Amino acid sequence: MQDETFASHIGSAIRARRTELGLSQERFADAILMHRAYYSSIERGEKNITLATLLRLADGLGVTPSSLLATAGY
Amino acid sequence: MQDETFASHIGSAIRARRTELGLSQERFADAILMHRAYYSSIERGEKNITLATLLRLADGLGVTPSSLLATAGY
DNA sequence: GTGTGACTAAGAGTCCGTT
DNA sequence: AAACGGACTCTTAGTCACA
Repeated sequence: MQDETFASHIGSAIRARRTELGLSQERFADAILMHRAYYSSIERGEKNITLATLLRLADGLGVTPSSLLATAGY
Repeated sequence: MQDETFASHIGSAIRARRTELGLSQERFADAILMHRAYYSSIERGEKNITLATLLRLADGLGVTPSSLLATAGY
């Protein structure tokens, strides 16, 4: 994607929250019915995810999409 | 997209902010280098936009992506 | 437990025009 | 000024095998 830092920051915020919950990528990905490899690429900031995907991730992490963006600095 | 209400709510929040700025769809779309037809579909909640696009829209509207989501109820 | 490359289907995003 | 259509290109969403 064009704005790589943006996706990276979001990915880092997601990863921070997941580890805070004490979950592995695999277990969390399973919980939100997402494939582990795809989820991994999101945390690494390789994907410019859609709002629907952001909502899914935020739900699984137990936070609102807006707070997730806010903690990432946006 | 699958979660139509989500996109609709975001679209409404974007439209509210644009009209608040007194801009037409065309003028605003031009300002952020986006095609008016596509921008129109976003306001109507027909598109599941990516985070990069959300950032672009928020920048043009002079608000943060997180506050845009928050005003939409997410 | 995680990262990566390769792959396909679906949808994001662009561009033209018409109502 | 805004909605809508078709045709098009590029990327996301999703899966798999392997490191």
